[in-house]
Amino acid sequence: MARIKTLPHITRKAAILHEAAALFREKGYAAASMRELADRLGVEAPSLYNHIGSKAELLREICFETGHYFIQQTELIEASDRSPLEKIEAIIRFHIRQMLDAFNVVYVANHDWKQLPEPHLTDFLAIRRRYEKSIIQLIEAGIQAKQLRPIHPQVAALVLLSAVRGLEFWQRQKGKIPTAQLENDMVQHLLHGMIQPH
Amino acid sequence: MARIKTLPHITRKAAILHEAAALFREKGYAAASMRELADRLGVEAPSLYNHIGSKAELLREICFETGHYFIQQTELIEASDRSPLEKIEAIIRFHIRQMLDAFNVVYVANHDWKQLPEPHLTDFLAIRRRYEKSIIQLIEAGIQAKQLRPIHPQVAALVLLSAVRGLEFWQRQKGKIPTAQLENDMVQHLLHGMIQPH
DNA sequence: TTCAAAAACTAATAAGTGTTAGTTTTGAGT
DNA sequence: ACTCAAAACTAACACTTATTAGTTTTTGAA
Repeated sequence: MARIKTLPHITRKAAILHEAAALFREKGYAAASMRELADRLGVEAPSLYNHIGSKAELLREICFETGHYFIQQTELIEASDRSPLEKIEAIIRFHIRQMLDAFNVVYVANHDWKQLPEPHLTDFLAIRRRYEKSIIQLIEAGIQAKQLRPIHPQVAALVLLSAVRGLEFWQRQKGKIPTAQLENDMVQHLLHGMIQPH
Repeated sequence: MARIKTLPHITRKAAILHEAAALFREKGYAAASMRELADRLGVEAPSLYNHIGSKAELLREICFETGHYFIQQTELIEASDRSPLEKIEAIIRFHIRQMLDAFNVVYVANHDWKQLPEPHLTDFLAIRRRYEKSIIQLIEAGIQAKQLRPIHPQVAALVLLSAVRGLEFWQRQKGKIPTAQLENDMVQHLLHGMIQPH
């Protein structure tokens, strides 16, 4: 009868969430079972329910914790005293670092949000759209300020967000290129593609 | 006792595959059930097995048909008489058109390949890597020919492929921007980001 | 109209799902 | 060492899953 191991000041629920993110990332939410999650924590499946409400709750917390953090950081950057281009760069760099540092949760949020039960699905999509919209507006401001070429803001935002999200495929070659260089290369590629030459 | 409707010269298996791609795209492979698939075809679930071998077979055919087509077209472009940069552009344009025209199957292949049972998972990953590698080599050739800035080829390939793949989010606003313009905007953004200015 | 093949049906199975109820064990603070 | 809440356990339930077997219906050609 082994307990779920945690460090001090880390609740068992947090430990479950942590392992759930890893499992969901590996197998996908729908294909992952509570029994396997319990196994990896060294425990029987029903024991989990002393700490969590449901499987869906795990997904919900993963998605919304991630979503809210992205919104929060983006708003911080938006409110800062920088040019549109600098703000876009800051958001891209934040996003890249999240992809690398909080890989599991970001991956699950990006991949399995479709499995959220209503009304959370609608709520999550609202967060997503808000995030996208804030980037589109920054791009529009950049065009207005003649920092950016007159590109289509929605297309550019799609390129930025998708390219960064693609770092989910980077994991397997993590370490081959220093993180800082990876970040710089991506930022250069993405920004150079929109910058107004002078 | 309604039959699965097909046009002449379209087998019932093809009709099932077509609907399966749509269903898997909407719900995800693991979360989609054979009963629901049958429902959408106006038939009971066991009837499907007169035409297909298993649920896994559906996923397998979707993934590999898509994968092989991408490999084939890429090889055609590679073998053509063009500069590295022109080849990269051609591949990007092909990829964009596939994302828009064969949305369901490409989406499923991109999303649910993890659910492939071995040995097909390994085979599929091999196809994927081959595709990525051919793009990386084109980028390297482009740098050598001084058409491209001396960027990191793997990072650039990641940016290209991920950005294009991100068109899976474009579906909801399909039609708002003409396809040709969308394609041009994306190509410009992605290529301008790597081109050597002169 | 008959006949065979194609394609549907119903019934059932075995395995796996998330989850609840009730009980026992564990471990930290007195 | 004792106590009690926290956290584990076992057993079970109600469903859903993909799939098989066996049977009936449909369809198109002779």
